[in-house]
Amino acid sequence: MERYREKGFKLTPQRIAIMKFLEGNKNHPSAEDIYLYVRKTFPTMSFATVYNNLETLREKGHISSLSIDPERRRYDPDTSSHHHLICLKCKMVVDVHADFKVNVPEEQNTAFEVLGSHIEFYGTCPECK
Amino acid sequence: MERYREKGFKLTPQRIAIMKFLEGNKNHPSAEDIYLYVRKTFPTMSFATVYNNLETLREKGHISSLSIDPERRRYDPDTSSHHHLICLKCKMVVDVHADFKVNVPEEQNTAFEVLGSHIEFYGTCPECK
DNA sequence: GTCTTGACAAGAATCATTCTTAAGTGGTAT
DNA sequence: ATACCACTTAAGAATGATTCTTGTCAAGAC
Repeated sequence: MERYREKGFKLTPQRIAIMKFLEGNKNHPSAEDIYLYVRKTFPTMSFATVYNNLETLREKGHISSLSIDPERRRYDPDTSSHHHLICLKCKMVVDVHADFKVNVPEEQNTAFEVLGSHIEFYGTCPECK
Repeated sequence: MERYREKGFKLTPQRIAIMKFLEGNKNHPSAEDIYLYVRKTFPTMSFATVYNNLETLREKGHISSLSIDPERRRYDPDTSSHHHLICLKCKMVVDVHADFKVNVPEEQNTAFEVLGSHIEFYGTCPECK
């Protein structure tokens, strides 16, 4: 946790609570999920504070934001390159850790500089079947 | 075009204009792009009509909507399974037609019924480099 | 011709996210 | 310990994409 101390990054209680909630969290929560949880400890916390902190954490590379769910943004404390499996019904998201060798075919790669890729698998989860 | 005639699907001038704009369109336009274009021909057209039609066309399987751009939904007349390459700077989207053999590893596929997958490549386009 | 169904325009409503403002606070330098 | 300053916070307003509502209209079914 100490590794988070750096210039322009203050460890406020609100921020620590958000980080704690996210740490090791595999549920890919939305801003609202985070807000509802952290508000239990900090009843005066504002929604904007959640967004501010998420954006700051993302900038610093501590978390990443996912566009998997078209309805709302989701946040993932796992910043390593991995993929996702999403249930079309309940929208639950499961990590897929595997190193797929995918590359844009040369003839279609029109001078694009490819920096990364993300695979989204979609289907139906066991509960929704 | 005649193939679109079916029960509960009326070919109104507005709808035809939207379909014409989308047909063969490789730019993955947003609802606003479509609205701005079609309004040239139908100045009284409302934004809601664009959304209504896009949703209807999507339901009928004539177009698909993409969540690639976190800012706004984009629409694609190409409903065949393909992937996308997106420029992180200007947000332009290019189709990637290739059949990648990707599968969720057995040990992680916890009884999930996988129906499909979509690969998103991201990077910098020639213009933005 | 009348009925039914789907489509239209216009604008209000919704909802996630961002912005604004004023007041507060952590961490560094003093 | 104190003071300062950049970063944070809370609160609410603002934004912007999308959806919903309402009243009207048109096409095809009967």
